[in-house]
Amino acid sequence: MIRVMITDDHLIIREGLRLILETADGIELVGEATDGAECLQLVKKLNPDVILMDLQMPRMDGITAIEHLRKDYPDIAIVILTTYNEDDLMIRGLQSGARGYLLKDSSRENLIDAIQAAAKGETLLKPEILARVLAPRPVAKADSVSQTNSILTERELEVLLSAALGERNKEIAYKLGITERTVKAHLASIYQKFGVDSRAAAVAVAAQKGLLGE
Amino acid sequence: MIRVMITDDHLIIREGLRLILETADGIELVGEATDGAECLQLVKKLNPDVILMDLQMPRMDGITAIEHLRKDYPDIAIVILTTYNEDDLMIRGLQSGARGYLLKDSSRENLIDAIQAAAKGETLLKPEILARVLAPRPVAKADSVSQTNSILTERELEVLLSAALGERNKEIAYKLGITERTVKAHLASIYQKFGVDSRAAAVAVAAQKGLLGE
DNA sequence: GTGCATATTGTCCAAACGGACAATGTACCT
DNA sequence: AGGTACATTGTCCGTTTGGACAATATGCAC
Repeated sequence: MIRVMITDDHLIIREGLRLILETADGIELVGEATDGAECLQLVKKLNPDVILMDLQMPRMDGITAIEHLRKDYPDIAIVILTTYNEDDLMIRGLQSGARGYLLKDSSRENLIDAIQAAAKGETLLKPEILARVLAPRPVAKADSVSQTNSILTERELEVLLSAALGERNKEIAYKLGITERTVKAHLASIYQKFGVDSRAAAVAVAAQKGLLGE
Repeated sequence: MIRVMITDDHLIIREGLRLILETADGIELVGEATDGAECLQLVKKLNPDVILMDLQMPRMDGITAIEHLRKDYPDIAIVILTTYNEDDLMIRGLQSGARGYLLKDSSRENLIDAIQAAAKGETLLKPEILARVLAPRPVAKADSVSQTNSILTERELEVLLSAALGERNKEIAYKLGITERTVKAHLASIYQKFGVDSRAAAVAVAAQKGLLGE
């Protein structure tokens, strides 16, 4: 039984989906949310396998919700609910970790197929969408927390170099003659400047920037 | 009844596929070819709905055959038969107009699913492939890596590359379709081979070895 | 058949990590 | 004097990680 949750701000859409899903074998509709924020609140309680996610919603949009979900609940498959003229948003959704997309005027059969594929960990793509994601995209830049000049201080660089050697915070602290707490502070600052949230990713960025000496 | 045609130069592959397809409901195996040129000759007579296409073949390779088929028989769905270390070729095949791909060691279920999806005009993609075609940069995991470059297995390399992106074990597990425990196993193996004991150090070693796309 | 490599998954647990709130002191510039 | 950047340290807490013991299955080589 695939546990499905709907997140869409349009009542009509929700009702339509409910009607279809309630008569489908192997699919159980466990709940609905009307925007991204509510979705995040409910997801823990409802424990869905698949979330059907609208993109344009009040309060918190779908892309943001997907990013949160991917981080906190990576096992949940997210299927984007979209329309024909939302292609760009949809691509961004897929890049954010969604496992599929569904046109809002999909046939009943397509709907079921997409949900079942998502639950299996697969993604069902229409040829035109496939062509689109394969096309050379202009896709700008990371809209995340990347500032213009993200240069590390000397101290931060020292910490990062040590971290790249696989040293624990405790070891780094001892070596630099400071406390572990301070090491953490420097790391946190590095993460922010690099737009990451783990030392492994920070080391990779440092390597890419040539900070680790080639 | 979905009319399926096989194009592959390996007898074993053809026989294996035949065995599976002949016992599948709704699928009819209408013929086989051993290379791209033969495929083009036979396709008119056999009139298949779906063609399973190998990429590396004598006389005429799969990519070329796909391009011809796209032009002359746009209604025929082409599913690429591929292996794990043919990713680059596979992407090119998709760009040439193939509607799906299949690992040669796919399970029976996956095989049937992919064929049925292709016949419906859809494409079934694994999350890791989706991530790949969505990747902002052309990933350079060359097929030479497996022999020349690394003592790591293909799988271990996949895990390591994901770890270098800052992904959690949970996320990596999701992306590769395995459990978190298995991700840990691969990481442990990587650590042992690299002589380290943390993912940050492993990423640094990987960077030094040039395993991360430069 | 017997190994060997590889891939997969399991549980338990201590240590490490990263975020959320912080505050304090120093040095430099305007 | 006020502002800014940097370095430093504190606690609390949930999450993540890696090690320690594993076992099973598959495919390949000999």
